[in-house]
Amino acid sequence: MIRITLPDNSVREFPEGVTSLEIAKSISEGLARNVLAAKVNGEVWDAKRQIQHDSTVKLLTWNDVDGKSAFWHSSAHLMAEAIEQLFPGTKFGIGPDVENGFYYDIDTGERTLNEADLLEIEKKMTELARQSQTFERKDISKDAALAHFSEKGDEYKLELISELEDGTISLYESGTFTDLCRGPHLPDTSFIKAIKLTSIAGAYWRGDETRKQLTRVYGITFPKKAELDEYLVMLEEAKKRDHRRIGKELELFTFSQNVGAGLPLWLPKGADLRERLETFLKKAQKRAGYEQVNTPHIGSKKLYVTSGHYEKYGQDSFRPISTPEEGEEFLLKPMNCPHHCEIYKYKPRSYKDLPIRMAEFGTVYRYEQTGELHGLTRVRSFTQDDAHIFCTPDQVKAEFEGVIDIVMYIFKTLDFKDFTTQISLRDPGNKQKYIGSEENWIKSEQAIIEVAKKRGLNFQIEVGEAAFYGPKMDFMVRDAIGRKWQLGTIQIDYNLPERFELEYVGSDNQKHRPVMIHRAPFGSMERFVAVLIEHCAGKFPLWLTPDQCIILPISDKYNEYAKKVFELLKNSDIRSLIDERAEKVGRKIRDAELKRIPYMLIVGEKEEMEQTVSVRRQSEGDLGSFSIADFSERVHEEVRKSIEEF
RNA sequence: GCCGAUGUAGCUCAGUAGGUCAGAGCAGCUGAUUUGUAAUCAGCCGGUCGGCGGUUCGAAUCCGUCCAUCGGCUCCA
Repeated sequence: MIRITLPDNSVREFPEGVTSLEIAKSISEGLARNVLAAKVNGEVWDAKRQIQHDSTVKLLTWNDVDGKSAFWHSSAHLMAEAIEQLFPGTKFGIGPDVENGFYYDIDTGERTLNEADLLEIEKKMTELARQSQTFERKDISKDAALAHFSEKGDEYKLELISELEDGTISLYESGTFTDLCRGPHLPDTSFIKAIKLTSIAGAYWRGDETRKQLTRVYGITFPKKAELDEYLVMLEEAKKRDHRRIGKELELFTFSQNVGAGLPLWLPKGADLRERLETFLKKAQKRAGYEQVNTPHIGSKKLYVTSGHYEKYGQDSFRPISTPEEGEEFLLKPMNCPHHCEIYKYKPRSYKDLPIRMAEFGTVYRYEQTGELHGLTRVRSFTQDDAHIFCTPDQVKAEFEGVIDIVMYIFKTLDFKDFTTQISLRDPGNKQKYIGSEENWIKSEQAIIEVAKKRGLNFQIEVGEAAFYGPKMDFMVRDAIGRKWQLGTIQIDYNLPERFELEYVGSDNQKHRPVMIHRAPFGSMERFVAVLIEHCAGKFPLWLTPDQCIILPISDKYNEYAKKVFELLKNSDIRSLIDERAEKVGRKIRDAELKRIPYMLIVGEKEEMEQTVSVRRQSEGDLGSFSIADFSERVHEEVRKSIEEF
């Protein structure tokens, strides 16, 4: 007998070779029907794998992340089996589970898949799922595995196997399909009740652009049909938050093919919103000791040769522009830092001047690949809320922390709770990608990690994601459909000061090199506004929204009174509109609701008599009658509450 | 840049075995209505059916190409 410890710390005895499924059965039949896999001593196993020694076991169901993972991973196998049957000769790459479902990268040779094929595959999968095919694990030697897949002619699997260490390799067999796989899998395919193949895309083998592009088929499956329906409804709902859609509805921004792809045009209301965000940040930065500067949209190519950006990105950028007579070359500036370095250099600096915090809402231009352009989140012209801090080496940590304060202040004010912090370090195996000395890299990477720990940030480290000149800390937020976008960024840079030969005179009367911190708490105004729109579904906080209230006269008899209300609100700095159309008030309310205007002020005979307004809050409803002074106070109070001083 | 898809009025969309197929709703304009918490009624205006080529007696519809957009991949200073 072996001793099995369950999550509630109870211990039960079972015969050697017991399976998690059998353990589940001993608890309840219902549980046994829902067990997808099990965590045995911290490792996820098949529910039918035999346990030989004393272990701790946690049974995994659809409610566990690992349970879903096994479910979707098995679904990927099921899809592969269906594809192999429908399209014999298909070669298989990798087929993992992902956050929302799974995919399989396949090579269909000459034949390409289209959406009609997806339906066929779905049908086949459903058929195979109903056969309750089991997933049989087979542990074989590396040579045997190589032999199996070379017989099949599957070069992708062979490549994967050849990179594995010698020893046992596990294969899983379900129906007619056998895959190289670590597992674990569902007890059988009958668990998979609802199947939806969502999209088809090209994906480079092993993520390498220089290698063959395979066909990636994405799908998602569920144990119940109702859950699939629910998921599809949720996707529809998420689409309603899409900033591209809301931006159009609320007339915030647009694009024009005549201007060019990826070049956003900010409409009056969008520009208004954006300006308010800028003012908000400028105020905080002023308190934090930043000074605003302004620099041109172009700069001599030499500037970027000096900075190293030209060598790194010159070929992938907009081509240089040049003066007609001399042919002197200029670049549309892809970043602001070289300009700021020149501002630093315009006079000698003393250690007493440092840190210098130089801020600019600088518009930059980058050639983004056509396939990458995406609404306001990925554009070719955007405005960074940029600043560069020039400081002494021993000021780096404090300055870095000061920037974190600003980022946290912004996130708190705008109610961004769900963000992740990512620390990007260089790839030690690929050092030629980076510039700068070994010593400085080590120093700055350590500094970032130390500060992150000190601030208690819940961060994750990404190796190889650093900028070419230094490591960075990024703040990521998800959009409506779950994609992660980088917003704020803080980067330590020992390199540009070197290249631009920046100096300051120390207390020792010797020349020293400052350190630069690049930072942008919003990241870019475009991307930030995009994510903000999706975050609040267009219902901006009162302090930020372009129009705070709209006055709705019951009929045009009350337009005069509406104008009076409008003037009074204007005098107390409240942004309002009047809807003077000859429409019924129900119609005016509907339109104002759709425009997400926070307050609707209905005025008619009663209000004019009493010199009041009838207040309706967007998406909440009628709040009753207010004097204009009381309403103004309410608005100001709400603004005060939602935006604290930095 | 690569893979797959889409592109019809300002917006949302209908219309393709090629032939009164250029349509609807909303928006806009005009008029009527004078309205009490999510759509008043009527009339009118509006499109070289993404651009350019081709096939055909005839193309929104078929083919080619380019552009843009959407979902991914790669990239992201």
